[in-house]
Amino acid sequence: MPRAAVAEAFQRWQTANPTPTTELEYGNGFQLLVAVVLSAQSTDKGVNLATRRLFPVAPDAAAMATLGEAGIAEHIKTIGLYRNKAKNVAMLSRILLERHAGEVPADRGALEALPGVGRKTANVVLNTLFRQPTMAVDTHIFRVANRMGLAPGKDVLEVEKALLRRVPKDFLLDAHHWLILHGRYVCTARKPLCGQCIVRDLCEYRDKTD
DNA sequence: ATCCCGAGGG
DNA sequence: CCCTCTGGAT
Repeated sequence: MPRAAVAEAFQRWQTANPTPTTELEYGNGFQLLVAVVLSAQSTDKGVNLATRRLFPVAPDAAAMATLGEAGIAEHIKTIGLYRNKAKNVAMLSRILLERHAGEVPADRGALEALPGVGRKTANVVLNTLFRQPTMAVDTHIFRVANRMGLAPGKDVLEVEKALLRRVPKDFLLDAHHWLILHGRYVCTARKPLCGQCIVRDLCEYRDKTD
């Protein structure tokens, strides 16, 4: 896809949705971090159902550490991978208390040192919470970037670099959320809704059927 | 490369 | 039934 088409696509997404953000529900930075950790291979909708039970009981790192792995697991059993996630959230809460006064660090290295936090989760937290121009490449963005020809790559790190290279600076801060929402509601995995896509004429895929 | 792992959609 | 969902650790 030509550079001008990339810019045009983001221009349209911005016009349609000037201030995009996450659909995860959270009341503070700690809750956003936990919600993103829980969102691995799960829908935001499902995560929100679980955190509506979990966060009233454990709104911060101290309360979460006190609740502990077993208590956390009880509240999030409806999400996939819940045993690993309960273990990670319990440990991560303890580490935040010990090393960061219970606060979420605005630092990639410190974030990725937390259990259950890899490059993608760190990128989401840095962007959503601290407004840094990172590009977290998840299943949606990997698919959209490759399918449209927006920023092709064989793995998520390649797509991340390609996006950082190709997305105009003015759109970089919000690009992550536009791409997520586009992938979730329009450029879906199974049957993309090309009929209601506002960037269809710029897309290398259009309504092919794979 | 494999495991983790529930809910919703087709 | 199979596929997908804002992945990470081993």
